[in-house]
Amino acid sequence: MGNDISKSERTKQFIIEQTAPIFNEKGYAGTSLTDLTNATGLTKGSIYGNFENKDEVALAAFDYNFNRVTLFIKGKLLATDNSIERLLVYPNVYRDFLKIPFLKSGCPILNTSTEADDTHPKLRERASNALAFWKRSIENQIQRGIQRGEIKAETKPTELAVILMLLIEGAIMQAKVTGKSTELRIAMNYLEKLIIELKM
Amino acid sequence: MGNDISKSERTKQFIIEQTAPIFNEKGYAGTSLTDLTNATGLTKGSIYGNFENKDEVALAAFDYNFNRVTLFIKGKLLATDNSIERLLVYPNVYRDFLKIPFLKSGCPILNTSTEADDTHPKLRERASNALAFWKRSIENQIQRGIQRGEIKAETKPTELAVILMLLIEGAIMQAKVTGKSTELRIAMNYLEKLIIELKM
DNA sequence: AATTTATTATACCGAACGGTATTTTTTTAT
DNA sequence: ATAAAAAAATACCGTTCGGTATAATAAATT
Repeated sequence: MGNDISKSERTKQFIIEQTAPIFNEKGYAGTSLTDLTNATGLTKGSIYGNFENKDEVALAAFDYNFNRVTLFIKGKLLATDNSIERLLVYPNVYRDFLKIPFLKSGCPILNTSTEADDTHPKLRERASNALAFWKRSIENQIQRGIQRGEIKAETKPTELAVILMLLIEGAIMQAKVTGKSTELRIAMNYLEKLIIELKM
Repeated sequence: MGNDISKSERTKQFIIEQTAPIFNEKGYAGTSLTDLTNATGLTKGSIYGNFENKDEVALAAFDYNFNRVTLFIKGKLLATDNSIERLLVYPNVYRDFLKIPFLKSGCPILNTSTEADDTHPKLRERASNALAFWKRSIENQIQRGIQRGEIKAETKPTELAVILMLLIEGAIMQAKVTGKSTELRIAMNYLEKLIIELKM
């Protein structure tokens, strides 16, 4: 067959897609190889023919999960046409995160962070890098907004980026564990207010 | 021996004290019975003589961990003499949470929430209740502050309580996973500013 | 179409898992 | 001091864990 992409690459991708949600839901320690074989319909032999060990599957799954959120946000960002609107994408998206299929089981960064911080250095670093990437991206958005004269010049990009991220992560945590979205709504309303006040 | 408290009660307490930090660090799924026997120096038989199963130890450990944080905060709160100072206890305590021994491995509510939300109903509920308890406690503090004329009357107790909690939880998560306290400092400075602005 | 190569399934490994019946030891009460 | 009761240690249960040779199958190359 004239397929540019090899069979193994395809199954590798298939394994990642099928198992990524499970890792996000059950965590690294909570996900077993049996979970992986059940989710894929493949056998252990097949999985270990494509990945060196459980670690590698987990790392690939994290990358996949994070990338998925990133792409989703990026799509929403492209549909805006000024800096304030762009920042408002965050509260707007996360206000309804429970309704977004791949976010139902929570933010991959948050889930991975709290599990891996003391136990799994490699996963810990992925989560840490993901946070740094997200932060830099928001800082850049704000800086561009200031340059374009859409955001008040005295705004501190780093401070705002940090507050925005922490509010979102904290709110997701709380919404997931309580099963109620009261706090999530309060937090996203507050964040919205905060962003609108940045307008020149 | 004229000990009012039975032997079993003492060992039960001993088991909880010795294993609670491990559950907080490694999580429920990540903590094995061998971890428990190593930490206590006791055997499985002894542990199962005092607890029905691993679940019960984990639940008791969570209660212990949460209670410890609560008592610590309560101590700090009693050393203040007005509502603003009392609220400032939170940013002041959590600014240096990495230096507080039993908080080094993170906030028990946060750790338990993210692990248990999709996997362990009983633990999930404990974490959920702990959050509700904390929130109500802060709301009450603010309400009392308003009544005493120390806090602006237009302050919304629930909103502020939620924002305060989310900022703290988010900041702990980030500090733990990155190993740096930059974001923690930014968040606690912001929270401090927020609280001081409540002053009449 | 035949042969080489890559991929998947089978069957199994030792170790660790949570949990328990039974024996031994230690407390407690008499 | 002794007997009864309680607690802890021992030795073991079946199951699941992550991981791996090896055999079977499917895919790609000639």
